[in-house]
Amino acid sequence: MARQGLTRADIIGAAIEMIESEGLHSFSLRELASRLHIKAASLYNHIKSSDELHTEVGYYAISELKRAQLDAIAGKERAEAIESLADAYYRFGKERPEIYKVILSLPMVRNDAIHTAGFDIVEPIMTAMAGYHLTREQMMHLQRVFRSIMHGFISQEEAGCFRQFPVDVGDSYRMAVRGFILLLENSEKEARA
Amino acid sequence: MARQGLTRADIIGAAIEMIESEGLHSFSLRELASRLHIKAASLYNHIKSSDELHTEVGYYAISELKRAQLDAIAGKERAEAIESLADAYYRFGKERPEIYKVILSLPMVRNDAIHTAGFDIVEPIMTAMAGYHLTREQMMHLQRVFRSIMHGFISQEEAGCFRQFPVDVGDSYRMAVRGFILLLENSEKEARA
DNA sequence: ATAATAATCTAACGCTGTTAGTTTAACGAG
DNA sequence: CTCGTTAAACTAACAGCGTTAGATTATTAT
Repeated sequence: MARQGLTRADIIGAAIEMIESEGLHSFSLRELASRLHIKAASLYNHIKSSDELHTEVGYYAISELKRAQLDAIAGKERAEAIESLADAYYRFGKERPEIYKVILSLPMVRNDAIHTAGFDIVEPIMTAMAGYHLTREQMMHLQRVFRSIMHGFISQEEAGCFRQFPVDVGDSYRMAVRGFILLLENSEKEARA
Repeated sequence: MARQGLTRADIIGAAIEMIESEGLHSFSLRELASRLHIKAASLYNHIKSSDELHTEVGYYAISELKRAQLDAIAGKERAEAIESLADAYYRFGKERPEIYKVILSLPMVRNDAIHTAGFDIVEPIMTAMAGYHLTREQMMHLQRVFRSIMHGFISQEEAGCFRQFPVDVGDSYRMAVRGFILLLENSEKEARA
């Protein structure tokens, strides 16, 4: 009936758009289908399940985050690189909260391809730390610390957990980044010893 | 029919038990009702909605976390207090992941009482930092940084985001806490200046 | 003993993801 | 230019979800 020849890419694209504008929580296959002027069951000609679509949106989200991070650290070193990387991460989380949530909800879905895509997030961090004289092992730990700080900050701010005190959230954020840089410098001293 | 006179507390207690053993994601009112040998509709004599029950479980979770934190810092000061507090937080997140998730999913539900309960989480952190010579404003920021690190670390480990490298997660955790203590010491110097 | 309260029930609504089976439009081959 | 294949779309249905309205019934208070 008035066949429009939708492709898998069309559907993933529409899902991304819909999640970004209406929110991840209110996303549903039926609503997606309705926007494409299709019945929900017809989606199954292009995707295997809701989970698979979710994963596909996740790939997109991770690639977007990686691109923003690589742009941020281009031509920068040490503290400047770290600050710029953190800012890019922070801005991504704040400006595209629904897409960011997709990344977070991703690893729940056990999937090796996702696991591999995780390296896309790690790589820019390792590059940004390259200017510090650290052992490979230190970098693996510090990469985790960086991600913890960034993710913890973004998700708690988004959840409204930072409204308890009247002090500026931006100031808190800069203090958190300063803490990580202090740790980097301190680790560098230890590596030299 | 064989009325058993269930109370609101019975239902909240059963929900906690069920979430803790079966997981938050697979929790449903119908399954809860079934375990209480009741029909789902009957739950509405004791609770107003699924959200309200969820909030009630959240109160329990926050009070449990607060208790663990206060126990942890009793009679301790400065770095020792912070490390002990962090350990308690970390252990809570690892040992009771489903209950911990309830706390995280809580602020989404706009509720002033929850907002107030949030202070229960902040208070032990402020107490633990009391031994450092910091301004009140510094403490408000640092409290946010602490929560970011802890929450970020716990939720990423739980989500499986830390499996990318073969280095010990416990070592990464200790490095993260060390970073926070470095920041505390550094902030103390600034406050004196 | 009677009246009020509240715990429980049944039945239903609209929402969700998903499957099976059917129609039909488009495309490629003879 | 028709015929056969492919696949995009359909309808109908199922089981699950939270939730509501209204009837029933056991306990409690008077």
